[in-house]
Amino acid sequence: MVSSDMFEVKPIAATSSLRALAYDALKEAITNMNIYDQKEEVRLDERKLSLNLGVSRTPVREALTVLEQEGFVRFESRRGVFVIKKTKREIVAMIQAWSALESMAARLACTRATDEQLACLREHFPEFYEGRPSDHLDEYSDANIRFHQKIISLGQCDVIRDITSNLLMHVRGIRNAALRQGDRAANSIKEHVAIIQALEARDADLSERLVREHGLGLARHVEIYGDYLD
Amino acid sequence: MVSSDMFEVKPIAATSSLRALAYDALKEAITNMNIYDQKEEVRLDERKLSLNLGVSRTPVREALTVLEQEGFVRFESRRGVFVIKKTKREIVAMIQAWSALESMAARLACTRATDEQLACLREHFPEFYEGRPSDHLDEYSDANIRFHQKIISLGQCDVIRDITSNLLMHVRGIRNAALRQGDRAANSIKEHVAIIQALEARDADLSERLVREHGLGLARHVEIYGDYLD
DNA sequence: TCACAAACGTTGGCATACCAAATACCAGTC
DNA sequence: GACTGGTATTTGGTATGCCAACGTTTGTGA
Repeated sequence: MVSSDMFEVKPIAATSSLRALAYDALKEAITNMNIYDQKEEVRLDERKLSLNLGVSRTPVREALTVLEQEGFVRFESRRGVFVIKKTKREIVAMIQAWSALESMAARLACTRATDEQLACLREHFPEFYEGRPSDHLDEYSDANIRFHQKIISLGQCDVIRDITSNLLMHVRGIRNAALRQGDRAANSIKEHVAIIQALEARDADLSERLVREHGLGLARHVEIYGDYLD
Repeated sequence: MVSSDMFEVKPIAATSSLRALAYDALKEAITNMNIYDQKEEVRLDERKLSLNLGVSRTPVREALTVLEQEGFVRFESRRGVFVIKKTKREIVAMIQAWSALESMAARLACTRATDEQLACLREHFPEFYEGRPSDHLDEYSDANIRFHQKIISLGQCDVIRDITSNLLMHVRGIRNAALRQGDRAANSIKEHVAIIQALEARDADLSERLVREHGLGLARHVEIYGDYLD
């Protein structure tokens, strides 16, 4: 008889809960809309949401509760649920926290990552070394995000990965916008190259410093040019 | 006619929602019980909880949802809600993330904190300089926590404050236990003194490094001596 | 005695109903 | 016409009921 091991079946998707589905849908919608284009605050109507999603209010509310805890929405008692617009000050604070965590991840990566993993870092981002990034900024924006996520994953610290992943959701739009201001893209590439070199040399102090300064540079940039946020 | 401005009324207590009350009660109960003493997993029964708290299941579930997102409990579909016991690996990861954030806070404090605030740091923790801490470890444990929270607040970064505040809830017990192992208390004090001096000298690089190494030292300690966690 | 399955109770997931606070709307008064 | 007070409606907060999945117990046949 043929072994059933031949059958590679996924654990039936375990049809995730409606709450999880509602959460995904809402988070998607919130992060995709550009909140900072809207002049006035966006209010979410629980009943309309549950109607549109085709589920009852209960899972929608539970999803909104999670989103509140993550800082995406705000419950105002008896008034409604509002999508939060972060202030410039809050964005800067998030980037600073991000920098702290990513620089620690870089430090950890110096002792934890294998040579193959570090090499992979360079191989996966060839666009850093050729051509003018200002020509394909969209592509570069994505690669930029991936680069930072890769460093964080090399640190092999789940807590850092989880926290930064949430911070990224908030900051993604701003990060991309900043790339388009001034000469940041070209500058950014140089710094990335230096970071890769430091990691490959397994110089923990240098790697940490370069990652931190790269991040804090973005924070300063937002501090100066981010007035459109408020 | 007498102006109604004479009436100085406070804006009413605004009794928080049942959900918030349930959240507080549950978090209090979870952090106070010592999870790591229990041999087997602790299961929470929604119905019993709502009965004990005197409210319906709805606000209890919403509170539990938040606690799940914070990493305190785990929902198992159709099986129950369980209090999460962190593994040693996870505790170490949390301490590493903590170290990253607190060291960044120290760096920020060097430029942001006033002289008065820094002086306050030294004044508020006189116990660091006199007597043998091993004689009053409970007191010292509290002072220890306050010391680190104070540094973080001096960094004036709300995101760092919020994230670490949550991490602290998870790590508090471990941190206190570690103080009692070996000669860590005395050692810890020396490091605290060095940190205060670096902050007062407004040496950002040194402050960051000392805070980081202090934290990572705890992480290594748990790594080595924390086998009772698993 | 044991394997196994059918029945039952338990428990979380979800839907729905109700309530009270907040707001919008309207009538009456000066 | 502006303002006050009351009423209707909207909307989030909470309670409750139903259901399907899981665990346990009990019953049954070999």
